[in-house]
Amino acid sequence: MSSDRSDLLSPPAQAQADVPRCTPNLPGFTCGLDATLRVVSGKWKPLILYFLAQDGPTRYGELRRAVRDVSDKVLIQQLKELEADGLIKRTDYKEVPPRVDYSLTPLGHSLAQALVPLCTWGTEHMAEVSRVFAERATWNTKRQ
Amino acid sequence: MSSDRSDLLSPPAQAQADVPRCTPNLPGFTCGLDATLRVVSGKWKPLILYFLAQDGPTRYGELRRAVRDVSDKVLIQQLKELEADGLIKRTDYKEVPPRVDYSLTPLGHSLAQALVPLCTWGTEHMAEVSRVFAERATWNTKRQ
DNA sequence: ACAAGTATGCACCTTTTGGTAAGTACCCAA
DNA sequence: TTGGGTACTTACCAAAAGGTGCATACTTGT
Repeated sequence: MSSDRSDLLSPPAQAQADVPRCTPNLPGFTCGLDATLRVVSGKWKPLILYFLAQDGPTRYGELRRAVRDVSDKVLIQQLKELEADGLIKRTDYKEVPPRVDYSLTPLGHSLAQALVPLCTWGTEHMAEVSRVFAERATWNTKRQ
Repeated sequence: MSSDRSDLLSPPAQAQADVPRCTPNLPGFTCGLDATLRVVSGKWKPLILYFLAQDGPTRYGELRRAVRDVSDKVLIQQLKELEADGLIKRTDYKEVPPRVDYSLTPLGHSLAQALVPLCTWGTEHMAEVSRVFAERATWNTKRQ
């Protein structure tokens, strides 16, 4: 009597080998992707990292204007977290109208590199994404 | 005089050319990265996409157990959004103990590919990330 | 003298997000 | 008959995240 349940568990399920396995290594993270997400989640963090990677050291005000729609409070907050996580470096020039700039650390730079494909994906599929969001919007206004 | 303020605006600032410019194309998105983020933000979405890319079509319950710590409500919710955004496909087998599975669409698959570097980054730098988080934790408990 | 720009800090509030616990309808195994 | 598994749904709540507006202290431009 078939106590063999191998047919109920996922059958070999020819995995698409085009994506490498992401296995857990350290306690506290389910996998590498999880670890990354802990560090980049924050509405503006990826944008900040990417901007710094493109433009090099940037003053606070310039960053503020580049990352559109962010508020001071949140921008500062995310910059502090990125700094605490070792991804960016804050340089205070101790000048008298304050002057500060932010730049990527090597770690931050490597992360920004990893963001490149996401950026590319978004650029390539922006039309699709845009369409879907438009539909959702009309939907919501109709139901509201 | 000197109404020329080109020295006050960011000077050529030799950009690190190792990261491609991410320029806005469509209204509503500041850039490609922004577009991507709209679609993958959600605590578990990248994990779901990556899991499906690794393991192929997966039943709800299996996914639930794979994405550790997610609640039913949120998992379902994120699956619905991913489906609405055209990244995954839900298949209902209409069987009587319900049977449903989720798989990536081509679009979802391409996005999962773009997540690979993030996953790799996390795996490679997990030690650093872990350290930083541990420090933050002791900090918080001390101050609490 | 006054407004504007510099990089923040803080109090307060709203929105968004996520979690808990219960329920559903049906089946199978003990 | 009880308990567990399937794939959800719903109502309610807590926490996290983000936004607004005001304040600072000093300078430069008008």
